[in-house]
Amino acid sequence: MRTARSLNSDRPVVSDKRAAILRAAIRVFAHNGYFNSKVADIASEAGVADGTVYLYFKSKEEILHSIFDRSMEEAIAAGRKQIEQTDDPREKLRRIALLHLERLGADRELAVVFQVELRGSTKFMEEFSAAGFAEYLGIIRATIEEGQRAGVFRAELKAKVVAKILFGALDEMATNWILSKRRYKLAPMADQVLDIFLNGVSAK
Amino acid sequence: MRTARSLNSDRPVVSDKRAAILRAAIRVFAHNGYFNSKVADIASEAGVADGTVYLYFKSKEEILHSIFDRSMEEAIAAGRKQIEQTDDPREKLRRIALLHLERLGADRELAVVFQVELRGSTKFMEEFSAAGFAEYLGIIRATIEEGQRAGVFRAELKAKVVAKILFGALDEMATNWILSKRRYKLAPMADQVLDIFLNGVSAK
DNA sequence: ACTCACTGAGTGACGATTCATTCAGCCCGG
DNA sequence: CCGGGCTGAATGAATCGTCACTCAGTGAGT
Repeated sequence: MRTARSLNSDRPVVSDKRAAILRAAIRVFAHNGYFNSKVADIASEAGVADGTVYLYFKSKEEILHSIFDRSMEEAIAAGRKQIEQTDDPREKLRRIALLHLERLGADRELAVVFQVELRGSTKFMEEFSAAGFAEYLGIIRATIEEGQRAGVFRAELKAKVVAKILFGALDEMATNWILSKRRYKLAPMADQVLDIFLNGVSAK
Repeated sequence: MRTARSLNSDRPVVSDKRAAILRAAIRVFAHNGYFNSKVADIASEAGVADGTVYLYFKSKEEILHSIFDRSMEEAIAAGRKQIEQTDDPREKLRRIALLHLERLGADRELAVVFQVELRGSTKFMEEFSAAGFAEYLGIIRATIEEGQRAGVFRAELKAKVVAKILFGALDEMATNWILSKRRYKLAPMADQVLDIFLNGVSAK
């Protein structure tokens, strides 16, 4: 039972176990739901003892937080990068939407945690939404305002509402995809959503 | 402590307590989240003893089910009625959207349970979505297909996707409204959503 | 006296968290 | 090289609080 790192003296693999516990938690939460998941299940899925979980996380709740924080951070960073690639607001939105669905579509278990488990409590929703979600929505909103200033999008629309509509539509695609028995690709839905959305908000 | 019905001999008020328990549960679930709510809290909020809850409901879970079933049933019935009032597909969608947000906007606590608590577990989502949600989505979808046949909506769009977009947009309006600190009217958002949506899907 | 709706203290289970103990690797004196 | 003491990561059995649910009563109405 060596932890697979001894050849390489330095890099004590600070988060070998930590990462394993997070992955295990995503899997367990996705299958049983946060409240029905036992810490013992996570530990056994990660191949560690119950107590070990507490060497890396203060509590079960902190595990959920960590999953959210890390993923949201990555998603936002990736989103911002995409946005810098182009100046066309329509293209920016297209890339955001595609990225949004690609990321969720690439990891079904993580997607379940995001779409379902993270919504399961007002408390979580408030804490989380304050942080990450708001920022994400803000990015979309800013892009829309940019488009309005450029005359590409109808100026009389409220950017915040428009942003929520796009987000809501994408979110619903993701949630439906998770709950669906049928297996299809999620990312391609982005184009269908964008088609209608851009048609609805474009000027002229 | 008379239960406020004695003048009126018949109508033994079969569900005087039952209704009280349901209302109390909605309030308690909305404030603490389903999993953090104690049956004892619901009982005390309803002004009955713990045991009384079990005279009306088999389990805590059944209470949540009842809330969903009853509300969804009412919503679907109201929706169908609205749809019969007119033949214009656009107008039908407008009425559905308005009704959707009006209902949620009229009872914040119920809205919290619907938008947040009911989503909090894959298990619930699957059970519930199978039943009510799917039917609701189906109504929207059928209306869209009707509009496509009538040449009002772009025929090349997939009705199911279009329905999800509309539902997702409305759903996001509701969720945002719940989480928002600011107090505004929810129902009027329906028009803004419909404006963009219809613009995006209309033929020509 | 007899129902029967209602009561609420008690019970059993469960599961998050703790902590005494183990043990693998490492360092150092010999 | 060797032995033994040290460290701290890892373990998992035990603890301890928390409810969902039960059931022996209680008492109002008839």
